[in-house]
Amino acid sequence: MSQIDNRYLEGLIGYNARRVALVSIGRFLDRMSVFGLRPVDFSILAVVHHNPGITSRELCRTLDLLPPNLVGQVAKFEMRGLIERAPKRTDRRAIGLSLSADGLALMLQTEGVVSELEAQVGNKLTPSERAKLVELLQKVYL
Amino acid sequence: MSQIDNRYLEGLIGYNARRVALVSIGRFLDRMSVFGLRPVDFSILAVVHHNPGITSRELCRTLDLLPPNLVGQVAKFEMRGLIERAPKRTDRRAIGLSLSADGLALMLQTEGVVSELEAQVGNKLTPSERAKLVELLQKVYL
DNA sequence: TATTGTTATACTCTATAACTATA
DNA sequence: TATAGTTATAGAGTATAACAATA
Repeated sequence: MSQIDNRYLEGLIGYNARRVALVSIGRFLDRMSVFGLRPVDFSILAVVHHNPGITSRELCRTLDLLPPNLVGQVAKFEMRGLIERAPKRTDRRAIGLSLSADGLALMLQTEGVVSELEAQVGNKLTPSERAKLVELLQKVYL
Repeated sequence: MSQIDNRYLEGLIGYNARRVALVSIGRFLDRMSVFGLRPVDFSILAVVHHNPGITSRELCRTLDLLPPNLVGQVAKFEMRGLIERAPKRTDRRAIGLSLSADGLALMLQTEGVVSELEAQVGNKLTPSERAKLVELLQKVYL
């Protein structure tokens, strides 16, 4: 067994956050591929779920996505019959997004699955440690 | 000002870890571009720095990289005169990697810069909170 | 038979410039 | 002049298959 000294990187917040994100994404991909949802897909649908009528621009600001990269995602969801687009009456440039009945059913199911995944990812932490981890991470970027 | 409800995603470890990683990577790119080092570049050189003679395979296992994706990086570093490759006497398939004098000088300088960056990223945390965050993140993936 | 390093390649993710319609 | 949505495109990151040399 090779014994490599990685203490330098392991002392950095960014390095550790990235490693945790990659572990979490890996498990997500394994478990959620049956639903045809990748992490960013799920994030978008979850925000639409809890904010019906949200615009693409607001979505981009919330999830830190670039507008050009959202266009294809939204088109894909509309083609799959998961979301609906309705022009805003107050601003004719904007289009409100909301879940279709199929989209809502999918999110109610997959949000439950993601909660199970979340418990697995954090299974080496106590409930209070999990809460503390989330709190400290948010302090960094919010 | 748009008020978007993002409480669902903000309760997930993976989501928060990814957001912190992206903030950290963003600051890294701004500050480290003058050195021509991206985050993965820096990770590779840091591990070589602290483990002279390490092989590509060991590097891949340590940083969770795929061997085909490391080949180009190592070639690039060798061309820039930052690392040296020396065939292992004990195993003629393997090649040991180590920093050149220029590579060592660069790492001594940039590891200091990254430490400053680290302090900036964690500037909303107390020292003990910072240590706790790193500890909890490692519990998840180590 | 397994491992190291490698080539070629494909796919996804992310980033930038520029356009249109509307505010 | 600024903003919402869009198109096209380029670059970086990540993935698999397959090969030669060595263990």
